[in-house]
Amino acid sequence: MGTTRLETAPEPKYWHLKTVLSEALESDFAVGEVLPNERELAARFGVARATLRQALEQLELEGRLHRRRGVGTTVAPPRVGVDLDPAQHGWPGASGDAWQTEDCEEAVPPAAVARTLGAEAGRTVHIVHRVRTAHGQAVATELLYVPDASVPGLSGIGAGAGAARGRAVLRELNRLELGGQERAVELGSARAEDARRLDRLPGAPVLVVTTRYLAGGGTAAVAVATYRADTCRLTFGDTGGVSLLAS
Amino acid sequence: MGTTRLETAPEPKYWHLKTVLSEALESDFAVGEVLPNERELAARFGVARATLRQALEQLELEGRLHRRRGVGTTVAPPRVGVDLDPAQHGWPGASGDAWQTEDCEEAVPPAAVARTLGAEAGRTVHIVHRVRTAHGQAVATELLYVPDASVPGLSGIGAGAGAARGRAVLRELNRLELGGQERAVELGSARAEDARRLDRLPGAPVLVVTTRYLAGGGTAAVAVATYRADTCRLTFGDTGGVSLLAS
DNA sequence: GAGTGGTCTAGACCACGGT
DNA sequence: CCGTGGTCTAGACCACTCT
Repeated sequence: MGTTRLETAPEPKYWHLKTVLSEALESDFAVGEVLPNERELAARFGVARATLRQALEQLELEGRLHRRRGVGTTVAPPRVGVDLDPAQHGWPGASGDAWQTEDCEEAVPPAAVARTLGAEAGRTVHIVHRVRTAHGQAVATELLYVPDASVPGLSGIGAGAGAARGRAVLRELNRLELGGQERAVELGSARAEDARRLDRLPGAPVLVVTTRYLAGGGTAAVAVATYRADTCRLTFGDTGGVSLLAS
Repeated sequence: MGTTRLETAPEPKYWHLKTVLSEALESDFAVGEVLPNERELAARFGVARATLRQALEQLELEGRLHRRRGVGTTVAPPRVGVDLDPAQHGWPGASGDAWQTEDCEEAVPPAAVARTLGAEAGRTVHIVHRVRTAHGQAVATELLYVPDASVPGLSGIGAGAGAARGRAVLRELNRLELGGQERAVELGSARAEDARRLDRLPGAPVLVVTTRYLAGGGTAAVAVATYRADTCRLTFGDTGGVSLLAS
């Protein structure tokens, strides 16, 4: 039959809600302002709380809202841009990078990392834990996997752990000549420990940046950095000589 | 009181479920294999369907599962790596890039884009629609915003729309000398139209790549590309001369 | 039409932050 | 302690795909 279906698509309630809320956020709320609680909002829009939450979740995913248990829902500030090239393609831990070394352990890396390192499975590596802060807030955690072979000078110092040990590993690593790096960005969900450090709940959406550091024809180290997806925009200062400050 | 709380944290059911399912996926299922349906899985684990779905959602977010309405839930293949520098820092539409021009219109850009372009609000620009495919599947859509000033040669041809028009805009744009580019990656949710093109539901998680093309001291064009977050890993071939094929 | 995942409801209880 | 968001339940109905 020739029945033309125009706009048959029934828009889900939560989708429509999200749009309405989104517009309200722009016109009626200031950054940092607290929204009415979920039960009241749901009642006001005549939907179940679960439906309202679906809309709020989307807005939080987009970095528009900030929800904290026991506190409430607030309007989020614009995402902060964090540059992935703060050290100009240098080694991690080069002077002036944005990371703070927190800990170091020796352990067996995950299979995927071991594969990238080209190391035998089951072999331990140095794992340096670092945290990156911006505007006084933790925005990323990182695990840097360094095989013994990449830090030969460390063997004389003996085993150990802690931040001091981590800095020693980075120092040794910086002695190598960096042959280049490869990077990948993908979506992930925060592991329990990362979530804790980033002040988020486990499973929170994060941008996972995997960096492979090359030296001497092989992979000298692998970094897996976990950025808060709700508050971060990853930027790549790729200007080819043109100043970022122009315009 | 000196009561030490060891492991007091009650792990949410969906989080535990996710872990269990994740391990099952690795050991008992092959890529492409269909899982039991949600009602059966929920019954098997003794949880409500909503709780099970929370676990499945996480796994889908991580690219481990693929869910399609009317079909079922399957084990997803590993994410495909899509390089963000296929054209070696060239203009969009340079020969050999991975994009297919689909359409072109003249319209007022969103406020955020207009600001980046440094154009007056309310002024129309050319908007070229493109799609990127990899392994026979659409992985990204793009809107390329090009002010009239960046394609002076176009004015003689007259207005128009469609793919041919889009290619003409790109051709003119390629005449300019590229002064550099800036990029940012952030998490977003698919607009209805993008979702349709990417064969996803509206609101699906996407990686939004914003590129600013610089020329003549200003912004010549802005591209907003939307990549499927579930199936894509964005890679940056940043090897500093070392071949990617080594090792 | 049968079977799938997607949406929605109306409740309940829990964990956490501030008072 | 109260109020917040986070988890969970047991249902219902809808939209879609495939046969």
